[in-house]
Amino acid sequence: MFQKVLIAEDQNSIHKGLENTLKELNVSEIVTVQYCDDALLKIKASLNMGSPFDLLITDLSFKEDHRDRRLTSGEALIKAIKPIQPELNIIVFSVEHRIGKIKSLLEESKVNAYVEKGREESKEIIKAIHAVLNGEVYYSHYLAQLLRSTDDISQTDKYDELLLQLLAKGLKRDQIALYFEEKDFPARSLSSIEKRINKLKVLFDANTSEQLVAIAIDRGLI
Amino acid sequence: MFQKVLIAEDQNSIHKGLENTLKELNVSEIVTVQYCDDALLKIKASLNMGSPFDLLITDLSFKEDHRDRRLTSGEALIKAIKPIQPELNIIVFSVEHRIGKIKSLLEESKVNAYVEKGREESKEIIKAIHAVLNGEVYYSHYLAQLLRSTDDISQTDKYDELLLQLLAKGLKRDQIALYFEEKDFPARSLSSIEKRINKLKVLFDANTSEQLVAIAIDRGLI
DNA sequence: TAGGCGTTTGTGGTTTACCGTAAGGTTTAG
DNA sequence: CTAAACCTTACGGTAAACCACAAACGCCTA
Repeated sequence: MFQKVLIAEDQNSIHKGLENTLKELNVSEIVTVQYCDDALLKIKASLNMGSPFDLLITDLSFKEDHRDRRLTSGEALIKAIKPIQPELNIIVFSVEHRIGKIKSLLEESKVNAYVEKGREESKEIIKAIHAVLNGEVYYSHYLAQLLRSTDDISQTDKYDELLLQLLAKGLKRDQIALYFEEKDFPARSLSSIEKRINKLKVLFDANTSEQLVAIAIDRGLI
Repeated sequence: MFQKVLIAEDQNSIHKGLENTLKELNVSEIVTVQYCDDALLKIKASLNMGSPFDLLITDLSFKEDHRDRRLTSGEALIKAIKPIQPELNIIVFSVEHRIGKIKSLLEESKVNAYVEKGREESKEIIKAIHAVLNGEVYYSHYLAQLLRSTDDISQTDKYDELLLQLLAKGLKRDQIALYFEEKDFPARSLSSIEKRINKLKVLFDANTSEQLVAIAIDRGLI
């Protein structure tokens, strides 16, 4: 079993629950922090002292408050950790259900497990820990299903994503064309932009571009 | 102190935390459910048996799963309880940060307290419980501030909210006009709709209606 | 009752978005 | 190498959105 586990999570009701769960699994040292910056400090310190953590369980979203923060999200934390302790096992524990976010997290950041907060979260965490111990990648059945079902939609590639972002940022069609021209992208003409937007509207079954943006946000593509 | 408390919350890591907190406050009977429907059943049963709950702590959002549900949210649960046990004390415990939602909850449903999930949630819950015991309404300092600060923005009234929702749902300007006409709303002409949208764009500093929808979603107005 | 004020509505003109079509270019398969 | 298929772009007509102005209406006050 893991010896030294760090929990980064700002909801303190969850701390006790997670700590209990980990204690039952015979984890000897559990450290809990409420801020990403603190998590990074703890990881650095432990590494310097020669007793590094072997598992991080982290939330993705951390609430703002009075404190200034350098790292404002679990994603930023994970990226900051990689160059320092790349072999650290990471379990993401979040309510995030937007497939786009989760997918890029699993693909880009190579986290070891994703557990969605919900009714079975305690059991899921235990399953995830055991899977990670065995060197496997774990995500819940529900999520696995969802990831598969959106394979087709993720044709929605980087260009489309950018396009939707620019729309949501208030650029008009011709401004987007200019932007694409500056960046030397393919399909940078006004006509192409229009065609792309049209394709997206069909794909997402949107009547108007306003609805398209709404759907994109809802699905977490932006 | 309250004798019999019901917790409706689907995240089971939070159960233990809340239960610990309540035990420390000498609550003798704590019942926990993961579904709104179960909460309603428990409340009815306790009432029939002559030992009603005197406090409900409930989340607002409950995840979907395989089970069929009649009540799908904390709001629905609260509304369902009112005719049955109107004097029941209710503390809402949620991550919901959208002011509109919280405001209407506090005003319409007359809940006794609103505690936002976050770093200080355990302390906040305790404060809320004591306040409710004293017959006071409680919501966190942070929230109180927010409610005040959005008094001006909440000119963005029901109409504007609906307007934004319809935009996000993919209705065109003239379709919105028709909709408003059916519902016999004031300012239902196409011209007025346009003027309203324009006002909203100025208010939210949006260049396009796409951005307007994005901002509205981001701020939780929709 | 008349006048002032604000809101709602109508109108016309300009801009932007929408949509089909076709020309030019590139990749792919035979 | 050629033809087909595809992508990109340009163009033109129609629809929708945008914008400014003015008329109509309701409400309040003098």
